[in-house]
Amino acid sequence: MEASISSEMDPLIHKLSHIVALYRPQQQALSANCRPVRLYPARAQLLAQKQAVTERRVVLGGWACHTRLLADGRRQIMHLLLPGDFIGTASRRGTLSCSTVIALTPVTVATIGDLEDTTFEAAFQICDSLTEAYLMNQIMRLGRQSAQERLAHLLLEIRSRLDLAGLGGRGRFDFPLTQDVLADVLGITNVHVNRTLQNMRASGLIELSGRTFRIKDQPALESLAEYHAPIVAPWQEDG
Amino acid sequence: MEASISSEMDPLIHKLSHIVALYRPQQQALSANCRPVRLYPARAQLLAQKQAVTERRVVLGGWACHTRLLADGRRQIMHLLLPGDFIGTASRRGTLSCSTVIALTPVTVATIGDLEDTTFEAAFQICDSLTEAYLMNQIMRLGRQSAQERLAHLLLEIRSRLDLAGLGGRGRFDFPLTQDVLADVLGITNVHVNRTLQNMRASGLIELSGRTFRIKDQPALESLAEYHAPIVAPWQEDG
DNA sequence: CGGCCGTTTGATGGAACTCAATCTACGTGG
DNA sequence: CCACGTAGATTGAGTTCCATCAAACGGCCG
Repeated sequence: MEASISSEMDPLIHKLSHIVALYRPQQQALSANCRPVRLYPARAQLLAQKQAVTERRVVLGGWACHTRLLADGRRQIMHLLLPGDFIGTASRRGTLSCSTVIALTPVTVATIGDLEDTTFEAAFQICDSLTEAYLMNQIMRLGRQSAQERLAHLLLEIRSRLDLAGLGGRGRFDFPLTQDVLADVLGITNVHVNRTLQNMRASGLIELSGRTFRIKDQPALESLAEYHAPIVAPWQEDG
Repeated sequence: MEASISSEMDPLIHKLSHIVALYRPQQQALSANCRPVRLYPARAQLLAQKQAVTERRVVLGGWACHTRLLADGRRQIMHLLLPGDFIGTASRRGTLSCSTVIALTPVTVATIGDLEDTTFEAAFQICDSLTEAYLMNQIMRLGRQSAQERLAHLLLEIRSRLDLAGLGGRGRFDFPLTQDVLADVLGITNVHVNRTLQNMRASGLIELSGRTFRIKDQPALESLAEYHAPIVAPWQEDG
């Protein structure tokens, strides 16, 4: 086992390892380049709308989200941030954020300095592509799927993303989202989230009590939601 | 006036000029690096889902879109491509597309070779950020806005994007989208698009007949849709 | 002229919203 | 230890926006 910062880096390292070959010295270079982890409480703002993104920051623990508000109080969560995900406009810098980023749970965040290794640049860009895929998933869900389908699709995406970060427990994982938050992700009301969840529980598709979530019938959920896990591009030396 | 390829490049150059300072030699370097423009007919597929993005391609003329299909025929258009927009996962390469790109009108496409100038790399990344902002706009629309609001918001975004590409005619522009296509962008039915359009015409907000579109009351549309144009980051030398 | 594509209009139905009210769990302070 | 406040989950009844289905209409082109 390494120093404490290193184990906190695990979600990011686990995720990057799916994308590029990360050898021990590189993992250490990455950890060495991280400024001390900072802890935010739930509901804290990690990035304000229209704020410039000046640093590359990553969520190491806890859940956060990109969110936007309308004048009358309607809220839409555009994108969830799970451990290993970058804050702001992905890994790019010198741009203005087009949404607010807030912590949904207590969250630990690290700042990644500049890395000489171009391997990382390539990996970060592929992370951007993944983010883009998740945004497009979100659009598909909101635009053309029913409440049931949306919920199933989102849950499968979350499962797949947690797996990528090494946090998957074979379909069982810690689920900190309230039904209000789920509603704002899915573009429906909290009341309807509740009813849809109950349907899915009654159908034996999922289990959810307290903060523990379990996917009971992944194949059924996948065919219900037409979910396809994003494909991480096969890595190639300077493609 | 330059050679014909150069004038075809105009939308891209116009767009990039809003992002970085582009001097004449750079414009020429860009044009010189473009492989001969290719013409696709309407409905042609420009990029297949799960296909690797190997080259940086850009739409110079005509409209296209990223689209995904569900098994039962439901279709969602995730993102429109207007002149000056990049095909595939923006400017990134070595990743798999997570959606199909098809031409909505006859479309001209150019392939951009590698440019030594790092100015372009920075500019392309900011184009990516813009794309991300448009995707988030789309999520906001689909998740939390009514049909009227969605339509108004989309129309304003299109206007702003056409302006960016130098194709805006002070609120009047060529509008090649059918109501079916609009429906698949907005996540509603073509019937409802029709009714919503008629409402907006009757309220004196817009004019639309044939392929000519005109925004009659931009302020009213903006407050109806809560539209805010994306902010292009102030350019800075190697921020 | 006839077929096709896109638009328009009408009638009916349903998925999800709204507005409460109730219930539970949990922490906190008296 | 219990009263209280709060956050979240649950339930019910009435409503609305938009979908669905179907038919008619208009322009364009071969």
